[in-house]
Amino acid sequence: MRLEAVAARAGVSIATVSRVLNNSSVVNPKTRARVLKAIKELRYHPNLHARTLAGGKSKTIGVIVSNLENPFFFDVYKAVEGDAHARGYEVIVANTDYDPEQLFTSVRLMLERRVGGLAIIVSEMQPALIDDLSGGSVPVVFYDVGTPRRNITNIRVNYRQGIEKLVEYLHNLGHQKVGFIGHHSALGPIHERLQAVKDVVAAFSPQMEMKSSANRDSLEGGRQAARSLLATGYRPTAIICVNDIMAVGALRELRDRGLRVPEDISVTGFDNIKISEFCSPSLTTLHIPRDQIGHTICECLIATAHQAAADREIVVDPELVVRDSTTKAPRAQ
Amino acid sequence: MRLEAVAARAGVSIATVSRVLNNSSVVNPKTRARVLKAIKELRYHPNLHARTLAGGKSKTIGVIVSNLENPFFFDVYKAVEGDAHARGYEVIVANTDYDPEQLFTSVRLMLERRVGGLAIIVSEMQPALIDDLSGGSVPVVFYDVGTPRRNITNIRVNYRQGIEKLVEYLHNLGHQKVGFIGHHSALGPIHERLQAVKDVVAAFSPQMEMKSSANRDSLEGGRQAARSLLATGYRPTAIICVNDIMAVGALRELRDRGLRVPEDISVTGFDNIKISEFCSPSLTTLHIPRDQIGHTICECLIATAHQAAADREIVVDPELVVRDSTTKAPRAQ
DNA sequence: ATCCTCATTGTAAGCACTTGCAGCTTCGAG
DNA sequence: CTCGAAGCTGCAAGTGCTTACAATGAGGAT
Repeated sequence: MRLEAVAARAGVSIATVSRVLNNSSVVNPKTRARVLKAIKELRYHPNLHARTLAGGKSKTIGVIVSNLENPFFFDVYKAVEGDAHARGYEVIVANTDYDPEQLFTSVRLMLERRVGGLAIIVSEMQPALIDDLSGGSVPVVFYDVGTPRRNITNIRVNYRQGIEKLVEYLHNLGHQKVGFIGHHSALGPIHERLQAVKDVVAAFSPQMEMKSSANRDSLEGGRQAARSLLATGYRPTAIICVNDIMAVGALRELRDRGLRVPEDISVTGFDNIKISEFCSPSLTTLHIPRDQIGHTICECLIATAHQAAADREIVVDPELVVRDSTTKAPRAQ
Repeated sequence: MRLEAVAARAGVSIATVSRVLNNSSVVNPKTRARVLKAIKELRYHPNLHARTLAGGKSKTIGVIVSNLENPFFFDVYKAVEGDAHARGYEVIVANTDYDPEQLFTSVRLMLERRVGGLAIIVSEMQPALIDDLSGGSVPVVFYDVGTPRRNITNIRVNYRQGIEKLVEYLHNLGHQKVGFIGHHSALGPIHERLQAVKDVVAAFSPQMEMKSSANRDSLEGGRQAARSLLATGYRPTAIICVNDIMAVGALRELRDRGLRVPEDISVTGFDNIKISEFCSPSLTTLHIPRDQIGHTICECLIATAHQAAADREIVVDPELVVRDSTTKAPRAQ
């Protein structure tokens, strides 16, 4: 009943008010001015729910991530948002905290909100979800889920390639015993990262030893993982971390144990988030272009909304960034 | 027309389907089962917009923050979300990036979404906004905005008290020349922090010298601020930073200049975010209880939605956390 | 003066649900 | 056997807005 109030005050019909609100069809400048004035005076705010219901369109896209607190996910989200805004779209985010249950809930919520597109950037992906969404009417972009489907685009990071660069780099520095720190996650990219590291290590340098440890994706988790890795008595000369956050946590544990990085032990991260440049020592890491990913997502979601759904796959290449946390393997071990 | 499809398939009226969806009034168990089955088979997702429009309720609260990337804001948001979910509410976040323009836009969007409550946790607060919102129908909680109003609750951090603890602590360590690193922000809490520091320094130890520098609220901003502070030739024995993020940035700049922290120069932060425990050296900082703030916000917003709006003020006390980034002032300067 | 055109504005039919009110059954009590 | 009370379910009136279609009015052309 509110549009009605504006209409009454401006002495026009609600249709006209709606027209100035939407800038659809032409309205006489004088009338428009009167309406605008009434809107201002009444502090009128159109009801978004009524609008999308009546209009049928949504102009908002949803982004679901595992952990917004991890700058990697945050950067992707921001990149999407930036692009979306530029195109007149809004974006809403949801966090799953790596909980598959929460992932389902978030997807349901997004669908109920009738988003025009949905980006799912999580490590705890459920195959069932993919099937579900594949049949739906909303264009979806997944990050690292495996295979594209009808209505679904997949963005894949070429871990193998990145990890090859990393392992080669470490090998050339003389590292023969490495550790891997990952985080819990049922399936998906993280798992893939570990597998890739194992494969590459095996393929590249058969005599390289490797052990791994996992924990929560957080600073604290990284510290714990480092602690349990070393608690086994294993003494690697380099530790490869699944991402920068955990690497920073690991750095802390090493420092507390009196181990110097990189003199006694080298550490590498993954993602190249901001903090990796600011921590001490700064981290050698693999850069993943979040901007590019964000742009791609937006492109797929908004373009796809208009055209036919393209079930394609887009590959992104990581790049090695060398900083202060790595150096030659120490002689005596 | 979708509810209709479910109704048809289950052989009932849409009213009945709606009832099982909402769990309102009693529905015959057998009927309910049939409806549920139809819903599942059809992969039906109720249209949130239609629901809130028809139902009139919203069950979602909005949170607007300056910079979600800063863990301080993020933690508050998470605390609100946790509480809200427990009460069956959803929450949507918006980021302003410290842009007043963006703040207005975000508020408008939240209002259009007809949130049941709104929490505004920003440093770039605009007085006009407060007046606007004060007249409205949505309960609002501000963080550090100044005075509570009708329909508006204000949460205030007792900066003065916290800063007194900090300055006294530094004074006892013999620091007589301090620096302050802040970030740009038109008004509000940050400004208040600087003013508080100035006042307290003046009141507490008149012979203490102080200079300040400001930049963006980010790691990089902290580094830049430290750089320009020192570029003037000023050589403080301690630097007080407006928050932990900037402090970590400053640490980096000091390290690059060959200054040892805390031997050559002490550094303090504010907020006590996670990274302050993990950076090197770990940060002495003032802890602000984000959990408590989040709970309070939720309490006000959801409770207020039912009762009359309470225009009260809630005060939160910071607490000094001493870590490794501070020590006695060096003798020779 | 008459008719046609185009710019503006109003009318009303949805959009996908919720919900008060009324109607239909079914039962147990009287 | 009759009647009222429950327990269920359907009807239909909103909810606030968009938009195709119709209506109105002012000019300009003829």
